[in-house]
Amino acid sequence: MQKPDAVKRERILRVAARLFAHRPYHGVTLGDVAAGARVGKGTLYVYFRSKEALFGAILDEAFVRVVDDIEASLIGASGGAWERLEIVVRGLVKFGGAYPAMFRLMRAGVDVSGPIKRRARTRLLDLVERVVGEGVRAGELREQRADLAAGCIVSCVRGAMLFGPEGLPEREIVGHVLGMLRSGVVRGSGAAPPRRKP
Amino acid sequence: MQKPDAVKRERILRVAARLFAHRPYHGVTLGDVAAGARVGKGTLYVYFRSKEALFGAILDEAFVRVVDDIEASLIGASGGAWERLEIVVRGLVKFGGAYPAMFRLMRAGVDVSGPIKRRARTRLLDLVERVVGEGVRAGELREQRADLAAGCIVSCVRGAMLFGPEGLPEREIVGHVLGMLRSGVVRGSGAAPPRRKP
Amino acid sequence: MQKPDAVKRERILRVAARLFAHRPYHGVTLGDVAAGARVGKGTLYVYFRSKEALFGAILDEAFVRVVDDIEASLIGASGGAWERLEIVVRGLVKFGGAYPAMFRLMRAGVDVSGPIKRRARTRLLDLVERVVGEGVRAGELREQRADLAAGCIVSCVRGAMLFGPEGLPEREIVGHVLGMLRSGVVRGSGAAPPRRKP
Amino acid sequence: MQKPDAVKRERILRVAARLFAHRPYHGVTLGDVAAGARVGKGTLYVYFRSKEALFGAILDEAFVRVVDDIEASLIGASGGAWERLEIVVRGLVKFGGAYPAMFRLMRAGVDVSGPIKRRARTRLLDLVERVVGEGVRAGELREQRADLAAGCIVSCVRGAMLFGPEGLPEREIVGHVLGMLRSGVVRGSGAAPPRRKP
DNA sequence: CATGAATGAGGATTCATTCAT
DNA sequence: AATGAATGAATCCTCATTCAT
Repeated sequence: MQKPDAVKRERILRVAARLFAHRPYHGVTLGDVAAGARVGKGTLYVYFRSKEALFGAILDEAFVRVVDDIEASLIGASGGAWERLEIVVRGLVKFGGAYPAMFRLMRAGVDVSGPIKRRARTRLLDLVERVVGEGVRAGELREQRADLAAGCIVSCVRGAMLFGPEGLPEREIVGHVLGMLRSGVVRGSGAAPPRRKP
Repeated sequence: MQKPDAVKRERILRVAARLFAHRPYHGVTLGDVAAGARVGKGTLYVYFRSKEALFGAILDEAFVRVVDDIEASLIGASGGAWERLEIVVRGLVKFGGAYPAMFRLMRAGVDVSGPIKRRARTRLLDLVERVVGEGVRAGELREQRADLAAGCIVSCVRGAMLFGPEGLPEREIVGHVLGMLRSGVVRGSGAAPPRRKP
Repeated sequence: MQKPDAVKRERILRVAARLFAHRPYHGVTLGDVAAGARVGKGTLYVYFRSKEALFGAILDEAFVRVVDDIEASLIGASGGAWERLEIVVRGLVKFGGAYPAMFRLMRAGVDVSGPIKRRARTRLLDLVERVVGEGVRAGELREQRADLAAGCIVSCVRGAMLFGPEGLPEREIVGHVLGMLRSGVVRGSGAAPPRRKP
Repeated sequence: MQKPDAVKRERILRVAARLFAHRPYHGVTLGDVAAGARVGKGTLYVYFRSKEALFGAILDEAFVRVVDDIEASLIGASGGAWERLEIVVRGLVKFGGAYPAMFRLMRAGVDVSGPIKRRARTRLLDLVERVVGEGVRAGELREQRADLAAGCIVSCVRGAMLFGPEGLPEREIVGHVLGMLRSGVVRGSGAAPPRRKP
């Protein structure tokens, strides 16, 4: 008797993630997934309750990875709020590069029942919000709504990677986003707007 | 007054836009659209070649509206680059508020065959890129990659509106995004970052 | 534009009834039904909400027919309770012969959600129970539980038709069941048959 | 004590019988049976060649039991034909009460390939037919077609138990069926119960 | 023997599209 | 032009059966 094969589960997950990354939810058939993972269609149901559950698992695992990765990097970092934000952005970009699926999967569609996606997305947004919030409380960042800022920051990276020119090296994306971000949120930075409402 | 045909076409578009805004492409059936617009299913094919064409038309018309609206506002504006950027952001937020469908429809998925969406999206990104670029060339904005910046800015607004807390007044969103944006991109603004830019 | 075609609906119903009569619920595929009725599979869904609804409709219509038929015969009948019972049995047998499907469909399986079948079956059982009950109240029949008797009588006819030797003429079945019903099987017990056994 | 194998086989049969009694053939999965019997799905195939074979075994064993039980009771009984019929009816009712599955399993559907069921059912019908036939030959019962009568009698009991009011005590069912059987339903017809409970 | 992971044929159902009216 | 009945391809999912362990 065989035991549930973690390797096989992983293979299914990987194949499915790649497919979902390039086609919308309903554009991916379980036949595609099964064929891609070289398993029978029925086998998918041994590891996932339904197509939706499979999709949810992909999102969940991906988000868990980003969040875990970023949090691990944060542990070793100095306490500087800006430095921590840099780590966050770098983590997001690195992840977007390694798993191009990610940011596409994050589309705001209501593809699958809300809870699944909200939960997955929330995990990441919470992390960013926390980092921003701590920076604010520490007096290093100027920002009144950490929640709004979190959405902006993640979206910003997402926008740069999805809509920016293809093939841009990650370093450049990181640099650009940080550039925009830095002088925006660091206290004491903003000069008076040049000619604001004369 | 318009010809009855145009009215019906408009009704179909409006209903379909509302539906596509709340459900993913494949979650909307032409039956839903027909019922919502109080026309027969066959009638849809009098006005649109296919479901995909209908979806494309929605995107196109919506983007045409934002772009037209923003460009109209820009015409009367003073030449200041920042002021022009303010107009752009305000236009985006106002539009996102008036047509919540919009930003959802912009999901990065490859819901429908690429060209349609790229074309539609491009129109908006081009506008923003142009405004940023002009500002840079005029020496008022600091920004090396106007294309990247355009993606960031639009995404930023989108992120704030889609993922931020619900029911936030538009003014606050505008203020927040502009706040982040201003001191970031306006020349001469950035104070020395805590430990950066030695 | 075509209107819902009553003839087509009838054809589907007839074909499906024949199939369900010879194979159990799950042994009949909608593909079979569609092919048999020479319509597309999708067409079935124009006329019936689901397979289960189709099955329910068959039962309902069949029961409506028996019950209507029997009730019509009862109207013209003299008031004699036994005569009325004869009419009932004759109606049941005639129906079983004309629609062999009927008694098979009545299998007590829980094939489809109870309500549908119970409702359909109830209509017939109620009729029989009513006739028996009236006879008892009129003092012509002896029977304490009209409800039990109704189940017995219908089952009896069913048993005779389904399990008895094939090809037996209806007249003989009617005669036999009525014989048992009227005066039982014990010799010397029965009252003189009202107008039978000359 | 039996060998462990026999115990397991018995457990499977018992569980399966209960399931088949409440759901139609295709509504019972081997997964259900395996889970209910606390064995692996593969184990079922050690004891039964297929699902159909399992179903057939249930029917066979059940029928063997009724028939054996009734025949055992008949052995000790006096030779009176009516008394023997009473024993048959009592046996049927008792069995229907103890194994509610039975009468449900006897659905006339062609659930599984005919031979299996016909064989099983035949065993019971033959017994009843034999008893009736002997009574007729002995001049105690009046009945021209013992085969038809057998179907009627078994069906009658089945109908009373399946369609009659729930929870009716067995004694009442027996009494009712015997009442109808003995002297029919027409008032004044029936002789006093021959020798009922002297 | 026992097991349960693996399989793929098969089935109900949906829906974009066509077409007769 | 307008309609909605008709269609069948396509999809998710179930489940009896097999087989490696």
